[in-house]
Formats: sequence, structure tokens, C-alpha cells
Amino acid sequence: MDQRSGCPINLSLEVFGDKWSLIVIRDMMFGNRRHFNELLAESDEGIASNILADRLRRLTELGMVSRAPDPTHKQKVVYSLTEPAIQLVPVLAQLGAWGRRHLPASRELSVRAELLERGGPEFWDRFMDELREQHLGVPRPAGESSPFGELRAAYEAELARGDGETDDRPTATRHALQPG
Amino acid sequence: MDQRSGCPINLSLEVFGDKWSLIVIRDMMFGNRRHFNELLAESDEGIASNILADRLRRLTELGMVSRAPDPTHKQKVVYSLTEPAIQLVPVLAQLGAWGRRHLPASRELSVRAELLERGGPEFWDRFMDELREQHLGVPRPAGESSPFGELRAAYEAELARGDGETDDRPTATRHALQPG
DNA sequence: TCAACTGGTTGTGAAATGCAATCGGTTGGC
DNA sequence: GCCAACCGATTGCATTTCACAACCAGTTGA
Repeated sequence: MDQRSGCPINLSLEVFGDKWSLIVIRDMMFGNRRHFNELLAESDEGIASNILADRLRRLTELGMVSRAPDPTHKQKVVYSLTEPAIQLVPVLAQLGAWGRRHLPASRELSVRAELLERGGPEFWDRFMDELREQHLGVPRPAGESSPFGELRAAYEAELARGDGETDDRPTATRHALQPG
Repeated sequence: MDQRSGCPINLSLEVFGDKWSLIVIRDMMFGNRRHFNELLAESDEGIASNILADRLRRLTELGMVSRAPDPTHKQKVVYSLTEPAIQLVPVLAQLGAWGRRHLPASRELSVRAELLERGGPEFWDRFMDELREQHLGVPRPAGESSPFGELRAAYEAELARGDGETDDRPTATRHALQPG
């Protein structure tokens, strides 16, 4: 597929229209996973190493991810989000909000989506500032709070609240994917 | 792939993580294409008939699209968006806004994304009301304007403005996908 | 009667995916 | 120095999905 059309939605799908690219970006963004093995082993979805290598290479070529040697380990590589990828925050926020509402999302993993939705554009902006600091080395305004920390804290609090139940939403909603 | 994780973003990608599903929904939503052949032939991207048939069947099973016989033609089928799919408006708005900003989108096809972005959540809500009328038969508040018409008018005005040029954005931006 | 149109299906090859094994270099403990 | 563990991948292979072209039977309008 060379190029299908100049439609912004279509072009976005040509970049992210697969099952793994946005998962990788999500883990770098919300989990601050910057090394190959972090992305490989700590993924809830269990990405295969060749798929991960391919997506990192592809996203690097597309300018969504950059790579740099890790000073602490001669063979390690640090992957960072670029500015375009950081600006995916509103996209991922809306996608998470939609998925939380219409698909059988687990309670623990929904907390971040909920916080991101409630926070709105102001929260997204502060989060993007923090990502620019983490990934691009751009200093933030002093005293600015840490949306990344808030997201992680909310997730961990929910994890601690109860480990058994995976879904507290109505059965009809939970089974939306398997009708009949 | 049975189920990978309960993360809302992951679940959304299990539904829309391919190159065609959102294209089909986009055409139904912004182009009001409701018949198989409309989706097949008028698509800028040129979807194949078997892929379209597969996606319509899959989206129907997932509850994103519904199908009904067309009273005017015994063999015709009318496809409609369901409420969950209508609520994708904010997702598509953000995705379009991102693509317009970071990828080499054509001018004509960017107009709708721009209007959708400028309109913000209030515009999206009115647009969703109109989609509920078109696809679900839900009457709207009388006298409410037509975001669908505004989007189409803006696109057609841009089409009329000039047919030659396909991209008026800086070369550096236009070539973001093919880095040196 | 007949050509065009309806929503698809079939056949085939290419591409993506998933899984397991492997690789050469690096590090840290001893 | 030795060696096991770890590093970011790569390779090989089987399975699944995708894309494209050709084809199909029922329906319509002329």
C-alpha cells in the first residue's frame, strides 16, 4: 500500500492502523517504558520480540520514536517519544474513554482512562509537558504537578483496593463483544 | 488472539486496530454512505469488496453497525451506525486533528478535520445528535443546525476553491513520513 | 429478453503474526 | 579470568490475515 488518500484520518491509520503500534506508544507514555526488555516483558498483552523490534524500527522511521544509547550500559538503547507522538495524548485519551464506556474493560486498567477523561484538555496539556520533560529533556515550569504520578498513583491505589474482581460493570455491557 | 488485556485502549484496538474498520465508519459517518456499493466505489482509498464485506460483517457482530433491508430494493441492505459507533466522533475528531497536523494531509480533505477540531465538544455533540437522527431515527431538537451539512459544505467549498493543489503545507511537514 | 446493478463469495498469492530458538556482545558476581 | 545472566535484537517456520481480481446468483428497469 503506497498511499491511499490525503485524508487525515486515513493517514493516521496508515501510521497506527495495526494492533501493536499504539500499544507500544501507550506503554512508553503511561508506563515510561524506555528499554526493549521493559516493553517486551512487562506488556500485559505479551508482544513478541520480533513484532516489538519491527514496530520500534518502523515508528523510528516514521519519526514517532527516537533511539539513543544508554550511558549506563553499552548495549542498551533508550527509546523516547518524539513531539508528534506526545501529541497523541488527546487521541489516546478519547480512545480510552470510548473503550472504557463501550467495551469490557477491567476496573484497574480503567482508572487511568477515567482520570484522563475527567482531567480534560488542561490535564492533557500538563501531561504532555511532563512527557516533554521525560522524553525530550524540556524543563517544565517549576512547581507544576505530576499528571504522570497522578495516573500511576490512581492505578496503584485501584490495584491495592482489590485484586480479585476484574470487571465491575453490568453484564450486558461486559458482554457487548459477544452478542447473542 | 482471544483477549489480550482489559485495558480500554487495548480493547479499542482489538475492535479498530486495522486499516479499514475506521475507514468504513468514517465514510458512513461523514459521507452518509449506507449501501455496500456506496462504501465500495466512492471510497477514496479503494477498499476491496471482500474486505468491505468482511468488515461490515465483523462490525455488525461487534455491535458497531446494524443492517436492515432497503424497502426500495429487495436485494439492497441499509447499514447504520449504532450508538457506540456514533460516540466515536470525538475519537475521529482527535485522530483527524492529529493527522492534519503531523502528516501530509491534502488541503480539501483537511477542511472537515479542521472544522471538527475548531468546533470542539459542543459541535461534536450536535453532530452526534444529527447522526442519531440519520442512523437511529431519533428526532432532534427542532431548529438545531446541521453540523453534517456544515462539514459537507466546507469540504465542497474547498473543492471548488482550487482543484490542482493537493497540499499547501510546508515541505518539511509534508515529507515527515519519508525522513532523509 | 437482456444489460446493468445488488451484496456479496471464491481463488490465489502476499504479507503480517505468533512462537521458539538463537545470536554476539555486555555486565556483574565470584 | 570464568561463567551465568542479561542486552537488543534476528532467524526460521507455521498459521493467520490481507489484498486483489474474477466471479456469482438474484433483482431491477428498459
